[in-house]
Amino acid sequence: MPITRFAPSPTGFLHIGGARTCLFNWLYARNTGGKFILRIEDTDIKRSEQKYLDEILDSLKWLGMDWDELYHQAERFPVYLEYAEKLLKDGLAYREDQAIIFRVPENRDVTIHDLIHDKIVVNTETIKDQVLIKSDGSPAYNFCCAVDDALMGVTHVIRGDDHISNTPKQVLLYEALGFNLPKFAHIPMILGEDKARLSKRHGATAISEYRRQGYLPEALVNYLALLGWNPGNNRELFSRDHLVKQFSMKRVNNTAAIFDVNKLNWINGQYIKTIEPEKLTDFIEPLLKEEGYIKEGVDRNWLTGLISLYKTRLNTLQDFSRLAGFFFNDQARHDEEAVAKFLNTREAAENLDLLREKIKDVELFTAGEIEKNVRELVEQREIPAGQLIHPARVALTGGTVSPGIFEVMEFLGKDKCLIRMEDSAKKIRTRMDLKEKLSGL
RNA sequence: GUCCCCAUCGUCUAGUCUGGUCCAGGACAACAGAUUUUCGAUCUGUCGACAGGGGUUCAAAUCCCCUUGGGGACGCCA
Repeated sequence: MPITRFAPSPTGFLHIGGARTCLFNWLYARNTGGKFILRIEDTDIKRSEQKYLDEILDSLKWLGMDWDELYHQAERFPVYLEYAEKLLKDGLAYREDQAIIFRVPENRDVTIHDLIHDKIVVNTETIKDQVLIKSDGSPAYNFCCAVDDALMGVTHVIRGDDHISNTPKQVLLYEALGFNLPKFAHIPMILGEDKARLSKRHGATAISEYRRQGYLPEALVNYLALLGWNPGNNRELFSRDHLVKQFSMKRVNNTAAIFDVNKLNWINGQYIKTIEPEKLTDFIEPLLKEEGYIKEGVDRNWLTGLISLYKTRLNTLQDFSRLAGFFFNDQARHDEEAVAKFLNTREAAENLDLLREKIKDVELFTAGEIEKNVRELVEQREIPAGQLIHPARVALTGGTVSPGIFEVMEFLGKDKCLIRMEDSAKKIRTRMDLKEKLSGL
């Protein structure tokens, strides 16, 4: 039975790269009906912190990657010591100060058979003797990694490219301890836009940050899978189950990939489009409460309808409050450019007045009824529809971009529509008066 | 510096193992047009790549070598 593992160190948050490594391990195990182990590499007691461990576990759960077994290396120090002493006894290691150090054989080629890179040959002349147990009694990384992978029966070591140089060291330890070698798969790294290793300066790297920003776990998993893997056809969107079914190590490529938030946004948007309005409201309502846009007792049907109206325009859940925030405030926040373009003439003010008068008496305040009335007005007065609609959009929404204006009116409600249009008309006139006074001086 | 990995559109990639079906396909982004109510929505379209040089071969994105470029590792961190 294939056994894979992900071995995070609780010295930082789970980041994009770690999550992708974990994903490939998890996918491989689930695809083959194997076992997936989570091993916490907390041998550095000083730097390991509970908050990081909690965060890593939370992120993994959120992404939907479950594990079959969980180990903490901090609890296994006696095991490592036992194997170090065995090497000491066999004459393959020596003591220096308090440490136990592995003697690396001289001038020997170590060949790694990698599932992704094929053969990698490294001469032992380029490898220094390896510390197994440090002077303070704690085990060193390469040693506990090799011992644990062997003891836990890990059959496939799937990890980042950056570990390639560790692998010959571990292979040497496997041999010295008489363990059978696992298969290795060194997957390509994820880089930032500047092709440098992904780090904080490239923006968000923590998985929890993406969660906070309104990305869906399925979308993030989908995107991460596509970074280095593809199904061989042109399909790019898959459910987690489909991914598990399709995944194969043979289709993992060997070139580093640059993290492209644009594509992630697109994928996330695609997922949002497929979510049922009710479900989407479940996701967005708490965010709106958090951000203070709504309180308890909001009309759920109204909100669901509004969210449906915006569904195709969202890339992240947070986009909603950014795009539709003006529905919840008393007034829209007016964009300067939009005002300069559409709310800058007495004519615009007059048109707003006309519109307001017409709409005031619409009984059934629905998009259809409103449009009917506005069309009537357009015909009666022979005003181009745009000259009513554009100023209205800015007056009501604050900007020049929105869903259909009649839908916006319906969801905004008659009262707010009337107030905002009246208010905008007033402001226009005030500005025009001032302007004329100034030019008259 | 030493060792290792990698090299197809701006980005993710298909194609490379098993050379011809590839004057290189898809997606994101960008750009253009359409939608005469806008748009970061939608539809349609356009732009855009085999790093360079040598081989091998009837034939190379595909195989080999070199150069260049990028990345990674060289901790009693993991």
